[in-house]
Amino acid sequence: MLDIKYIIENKELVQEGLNKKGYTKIINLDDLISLHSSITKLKTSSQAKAEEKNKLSNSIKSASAEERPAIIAKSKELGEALKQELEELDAEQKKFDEIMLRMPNMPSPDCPVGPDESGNVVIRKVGEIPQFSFKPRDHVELMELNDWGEMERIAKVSGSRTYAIKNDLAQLELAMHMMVLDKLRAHGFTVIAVPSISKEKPLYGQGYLPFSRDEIYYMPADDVYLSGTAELILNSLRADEIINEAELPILYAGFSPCFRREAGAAGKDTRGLVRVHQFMKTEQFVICKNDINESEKWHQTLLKISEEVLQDLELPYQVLDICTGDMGAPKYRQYDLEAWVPSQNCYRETHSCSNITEWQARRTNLRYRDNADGKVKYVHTLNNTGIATPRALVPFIECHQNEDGSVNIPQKLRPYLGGKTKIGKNV
RNA sequence: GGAGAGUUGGCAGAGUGGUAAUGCAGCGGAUUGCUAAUCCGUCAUCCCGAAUAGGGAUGCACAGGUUCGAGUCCUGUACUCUCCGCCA
Repeated sequence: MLDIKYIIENKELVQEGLNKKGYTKIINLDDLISLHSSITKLKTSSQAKAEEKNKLSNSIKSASAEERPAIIAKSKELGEALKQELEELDAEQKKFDEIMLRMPNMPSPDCPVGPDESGNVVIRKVGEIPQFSFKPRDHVELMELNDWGEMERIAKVSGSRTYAIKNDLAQLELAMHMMVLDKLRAHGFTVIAVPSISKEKPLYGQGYLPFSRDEIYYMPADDVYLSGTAELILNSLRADEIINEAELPILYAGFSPCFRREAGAAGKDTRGLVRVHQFMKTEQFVICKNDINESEKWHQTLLKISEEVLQDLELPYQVLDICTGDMGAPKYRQYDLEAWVPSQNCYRETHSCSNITEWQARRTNLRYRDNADGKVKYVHTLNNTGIATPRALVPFIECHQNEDGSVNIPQKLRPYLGGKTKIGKNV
């Protein structure tokens, strides 16, 4: 959410931001601003009525018995008029709120400008793309060869886009999370395991609603949703609080099962572990002061941590600076990390690192008291993947495979796999 | 699932239907000076206003209702705690 005063005072800048993000058909600034001015007028006039009514009410106590009936009648009359005006105000306010909930964050002036993913910019590529002296297998073949999965059987039980993994691969998945959680803890993060069940409100707080209802599992019997990321839960964990500045920054390493309907991805990545309905994610989430230099610093730190994760996993990757048209509504700036997938001969997303500035905090009403001036301000929030599995297993087992189908385990991961240097049926 | 108790500001904590006490912390200011203390103001959102002048509206978990007037009375909902039952 944006500040309406900011929008009014910086109309041209905001319009430019809308253009860059591709929201010109969704948001009409003139409508929004005229709604706001009509709301302001209604507020002014209804408040004058409320003031008069309060004065009348307060005068009753000291009025004589003869005076009272007239005052009460007058007050009742005013009350009716006030009620009507408040209903009018409420209707206008609802229209206004609906538009404001769809108002995207403004992109950073440093963001590449582009209409869609074609406008994303590769910032750097790290690591050597593996060259195989044999014909490498794709991850599904490796799973079959090593007895690591039950992909066909589980589809009959749980439906398409689900996965069941076995033996070393199942433990490898958990090992990755353990490794990343340890790393985040060493960076000062609070490890927190959170539910995957969410009420509706946090979805608005995160900014997933009202944009993408189709993507979310909904359980009508209990009126709850399944979370697609721990970011959803962590973003609302402190909602409506006024945090003491001394507590900031708050660093969460959230772990949770995640659920996504993948409604918009029909036909994409239907084979294997890349795009499944349920997965596990360790998430980095930061709440910091309302200072763009500080949140940009944290954005870089989060990016660096996830690069370290891929380096520890010894995976070649590239860093993308996501362009204005490909960023989601909540984002001010976004970097994606993509790891190399040999079978697809391209990089595939493993991490998504975003600075949301105060856009989410305005929705969750999450503030802190700034010690410098004693003022209450909205915090900045940031999020990044720590590791998401089984997606990350795909580049991992494909890049580290040997000719016999076994998979090498990088040094940093071995402590989490009982010291194994290699996994597979033939090991 | 059943019964009961509760939810007031950043925190703590009063509040017989008639203007939300008080303490602590934070912020601003004043005063006295030995590692601090005291006093005053401020300390949630919004509106009028050029205003950092001064007014005003709203805010006691949320949503309604009764009333001239609701933190207080009534109804519903959420959450927390205690006990019982059932289950993993």
